[in-house]
Amino acid sequence: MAQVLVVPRVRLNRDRVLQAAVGLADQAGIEALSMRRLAEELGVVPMALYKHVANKDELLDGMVEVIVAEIDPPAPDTEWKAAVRLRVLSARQMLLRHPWARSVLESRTTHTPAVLDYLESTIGMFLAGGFSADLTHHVMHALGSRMWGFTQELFDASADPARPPVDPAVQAARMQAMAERYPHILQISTAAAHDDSVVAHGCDDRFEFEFALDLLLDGFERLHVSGWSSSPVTRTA
Amino acid sequence: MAQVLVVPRVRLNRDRVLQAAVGLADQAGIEALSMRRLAEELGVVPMALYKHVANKDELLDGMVEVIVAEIDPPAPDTEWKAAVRLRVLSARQMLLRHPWARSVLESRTTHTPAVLDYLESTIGMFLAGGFSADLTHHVMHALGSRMWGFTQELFDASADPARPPVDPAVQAARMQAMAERYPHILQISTAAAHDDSVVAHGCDDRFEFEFALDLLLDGFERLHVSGWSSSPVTRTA
DNA sequence: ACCTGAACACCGTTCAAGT
DNA sequence: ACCTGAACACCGTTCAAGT
Repeated sequence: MAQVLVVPRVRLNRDRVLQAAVGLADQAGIEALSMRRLAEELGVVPMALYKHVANKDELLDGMVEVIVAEIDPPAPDTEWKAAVRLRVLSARQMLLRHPWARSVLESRTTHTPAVLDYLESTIGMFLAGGFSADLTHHVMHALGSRMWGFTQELFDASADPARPPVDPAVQAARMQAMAERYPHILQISTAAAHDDSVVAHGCDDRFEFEFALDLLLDGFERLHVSGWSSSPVTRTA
Repeated sequence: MAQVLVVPRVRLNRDRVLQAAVGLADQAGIEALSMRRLAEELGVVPMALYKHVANKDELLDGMVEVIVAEIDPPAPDTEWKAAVRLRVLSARQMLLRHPWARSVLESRTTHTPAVLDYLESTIGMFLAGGFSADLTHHVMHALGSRMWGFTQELFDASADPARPPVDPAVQAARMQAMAERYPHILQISTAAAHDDSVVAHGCDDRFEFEFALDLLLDGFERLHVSGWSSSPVTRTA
């Protein structure tokens, strides 16, 4: 009759599993997320998870649902360019909160409802702005992974904190070798106004992200106002 | 004295290990590439590999070296825009030969010599075209993973061939449900001139790739001729 | 110098069993 | 209906040993 007392303090359910998985990935990294470790975190035996997610792939899909739902909803009464810009920058904020999300989003090919909702409303912004379905199609491809807030790191900005500190003399010698073999890389590394230090220091991601995003948005606008359309003739090449 | 006869038919070396790894990934997929399976393919015990690569991470770095070296060298005596365009399209050809390369290139953060050489010569094209180091810096970020030939798939073009064929009636019902819940997605899927079938059929990747690439290159050109420079004032936001 | 064998500490997932 | 325990077929990598 004391049976009720021995059930787990909180009954497991799909949402609790997904939240714990996101939390674990945030905190320990995506490579540390295993079914076994996640089960341990939830105080449960590994096989208990399989009543709530079919397998690890479905777990990852569920995690994507959770984080994509964190992206701000579309701003109402906003013209297309500002609306897309705001939305994409919101996606980027989400991505910064979940560093593992980039690789997981890229590895997933299945489209869960939250992902489809995000695509649907982003496409809707261009259509509402008067873009043809044709142009919108190509524009979505061109926007590409940038629509998820992805930014390109040319060099790894954050060195592994677990790595031993580098001797300044060694560092200087390395820079010297870089300068000889890769003069152009060194030139643009030190050129950016926001970063007068060395390659290893990384760039202002936000500036780089907005630079590329606005370049694309301006390009889309130019095509739109000029009445661009994909011509079958030029496409046979 | 017959000792020479019992050594492996072909002595293992780093290059043979890397070539076999690339071949295995090409043929069986990156998820099938394990140290154990690779060793088996080479007719050797798993631990034999560790004399030639330090660990699996270094194996992946080595594989990147092999495939990046396959990208065509820069075309001589070519103005920047055509030169960059040719190079990037060559990278894309390499990527099509090695479908696993995308995820591996994205997961790597270390820069091996072949990767640095590729960056160096691409940067050199912009500088030779008269771009400032400042603009070139941002342009390289904006080009982003497209410089490796990456294209964005909005929907998974190629369905898993191992999956059972879908009943046409089921397929039609799915399309109906899609049309109701995601009308915009359906609209742009059917709109592109080159693809009048359904979402599942995928797009003309080459057209989409060149569309986005040329949009970026045209944008770069416009900034260049207008004497663009990153202003510290606008960057404090 | 290069390869081997056995072992360790992990994986995802199955199956049959418990309550 | 939900959780458990034992087992299977894998991983990457170590260490000490062989030739």
